[in-house]
Amino acid sequence: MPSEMAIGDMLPKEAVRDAAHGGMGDVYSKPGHLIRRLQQIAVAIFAQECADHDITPVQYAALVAVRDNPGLDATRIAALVAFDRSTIGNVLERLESKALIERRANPDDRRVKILKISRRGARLLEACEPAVQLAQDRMLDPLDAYERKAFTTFMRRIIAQQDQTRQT
Amino acid sequence: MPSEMAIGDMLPKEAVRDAAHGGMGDVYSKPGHLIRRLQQIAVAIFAQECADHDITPVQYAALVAVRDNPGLDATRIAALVAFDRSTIGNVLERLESKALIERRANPDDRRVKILKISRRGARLLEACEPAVQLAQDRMLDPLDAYERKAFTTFMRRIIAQQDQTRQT
DNA sequence: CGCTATTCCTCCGTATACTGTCAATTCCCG
DNA sequence: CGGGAATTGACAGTATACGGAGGAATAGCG
Repeated sequence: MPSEMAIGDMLPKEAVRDAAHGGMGDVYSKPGHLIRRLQQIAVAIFAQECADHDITPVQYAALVAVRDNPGLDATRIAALVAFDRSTIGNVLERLESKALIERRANPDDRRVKILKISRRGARLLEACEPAVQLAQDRMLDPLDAYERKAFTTFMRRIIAQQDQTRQT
Repeated sequence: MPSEMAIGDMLPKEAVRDAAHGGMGDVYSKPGHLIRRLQQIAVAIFAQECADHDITPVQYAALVAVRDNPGLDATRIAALVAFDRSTIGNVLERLESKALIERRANPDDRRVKILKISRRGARLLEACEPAVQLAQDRMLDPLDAYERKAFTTFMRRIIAQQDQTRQT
């Protein structure tokens, strides 16, 4: 298999790892690195589980947000799922091109484009629900129930503080 | 301030959040979402702290790896910091264009390009070391010492399992 | 009512990230 | 030694990310 090679297929820890750097200033142990790896793993697991549905984690989150809050505009959907305003545009465009959502101009405020999930989008969400749940479970699989709870709490706390700090 | 607006500046939790969806299937509580937020926060904090040094988290990690393992090629550096082989190329290109590393052909194996940090690169790493450390600390700031340890352990365990699973 | 501030979307530029592909090489086994 | 397998770096294509600029439109205040 000369092509399908992912990150970990090339000696993730072997020899070289502990060849240099003397212990402390270890980049590979720093939170930043660990968090990046975590995100990498989360995306990979999601992609695996949802391979049949042709949807990404980001698209899934946006689609759910649109479904659960029909009539909102792009900026507010972005805020809900914590996307950048620049990013949400492309995401919604892809969702629209796959006919999963509909974008209509708002007659009352012509700056705004109202968002609504399509029947196709709703069906897709229902269809991939089990896969998504499985993916979420797999991400925290190495942790037991108690640890999962703690881990989630920690993440939430970090996020809450950040949201708060950034408040105007 | 019409431009400098980040994600959280637009009602991260207000009104709309709890408008719909009845509690359980909450996308915003799923590990995948929390992990993505975490990564987002980690990158933002790193960028803030290292703003003066014009370097990204990824570039920093790659640069440290090159410094600590001189003479390695791109593929092996990628493995060390868990980058994709496709990604590492661009990262190294940027580092080289900033004169932080040097890339030379290997006479013994003409497929390979040997990597070495430049004096400028080494200086930069030393210069931004405090900022990087501060950034790492800030990421886990909302957790106390015990929680930080637990959190890190959890992340490590998830990553270890993934590395193991993916093993050939 | 008019003018300024704000809001919303879009586009550009840059940086990650991963899949798949390809050419040049080198390796290795028969 | 010869040829298929494997490796390396590069590139194309797609998707996320984020800052910043800009135009269209609305809101709000005097």
